[in-house]
Amino acid sequence: MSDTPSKPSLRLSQFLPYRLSVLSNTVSRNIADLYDRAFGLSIWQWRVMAVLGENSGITATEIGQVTAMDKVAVSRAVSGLLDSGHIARRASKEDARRAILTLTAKGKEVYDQIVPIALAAERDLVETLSGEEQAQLASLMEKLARAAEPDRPLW
Amino acid sequence: MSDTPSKPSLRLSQFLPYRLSVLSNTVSRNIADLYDRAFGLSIWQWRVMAVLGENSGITATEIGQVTAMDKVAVSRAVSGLLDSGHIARRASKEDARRAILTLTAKGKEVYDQIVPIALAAERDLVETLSGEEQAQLASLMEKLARAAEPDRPLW
DNA sequence: ATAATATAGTTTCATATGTAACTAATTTGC
DNA sequence: GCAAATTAGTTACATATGAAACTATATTAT
Repeated sequence: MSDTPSKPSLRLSQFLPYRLSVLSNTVSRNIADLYDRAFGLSIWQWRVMAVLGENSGITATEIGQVTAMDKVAVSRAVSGLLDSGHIARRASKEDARRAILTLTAKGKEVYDQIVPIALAAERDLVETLSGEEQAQLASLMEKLARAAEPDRPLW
Repeated sequence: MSDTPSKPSLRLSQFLPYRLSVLSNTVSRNIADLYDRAFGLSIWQWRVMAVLGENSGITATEIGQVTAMDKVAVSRAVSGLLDSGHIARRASKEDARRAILTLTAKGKEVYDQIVPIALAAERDLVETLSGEEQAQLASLMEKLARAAEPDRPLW
């Protein structure tokens, strides 16, 4: 008698896209809670501030490119941060469509406070990994990111 | 003169929670598109079907535990799948609060068609990794998941 | 036996998010 | 130099999501 061709089977709990999604949602929820409780910031608002902290005086569009946020998400985050006084906006002299964004003094202060918190949260996450494992992780994620989005910009 | 104590710095693009989130969203969006275009299923509906395909005759609460979905999300996915005829529901004899869920013939058919598609999508994602790298990835994600949610059930 | 509590699942409501339409400014093609 | 096409950013609308309230059943304690 012939072999039954074994049907390809799917074990959800071992399915990479599923595991990635559950892991990422858990991590994001933890971190979002942290930012929200301590400073009333959404994760999107924090990302905008993080980019401005690294690289002040850029535009909403540039922030979108760096953070992989779409322009509506950036616009909303920016609007909230303007209201709360964490960032300031002025029109570009060369191109009146563009708005140059910068952290305010208050924004810088908050930024300086959050950075160590964010880094500590990351450390909590990876501290059980050896240095070699951490390097592997970074490399594997880079490869996956490239496979998932072939025309992704390198960083 | 004394050294300036180097301020801990954050490079968003190297920040693990951020990278995880962007990667996971990209992968999920790709896959959700796949399910939606081919079968009109949301990712949540597909997860419910995937669990029922592995383990038929369980309840909504059990599905929630297995899939890390909250009960509202399960309820909504179930409701859509009942409407579309992919699953069936009957009350439990022992406990009338519980509803036993199963794939219908139509649901089984769709399940059998999606499984290879899902596995192919996963293969596309990991095919650039060596077997050893794939094993490392699984192990690293398991460790991260445990760090992110210490009381997580083992699988 | 019955009142209080807990559980399964649904519905409601408030908020978040994505897509598309829109406004204003700039650049391009002729 | 000006109409057509692009680009930056916002607004509007439709849908998705999460928290809390709710309904119905089951369990526990007295």
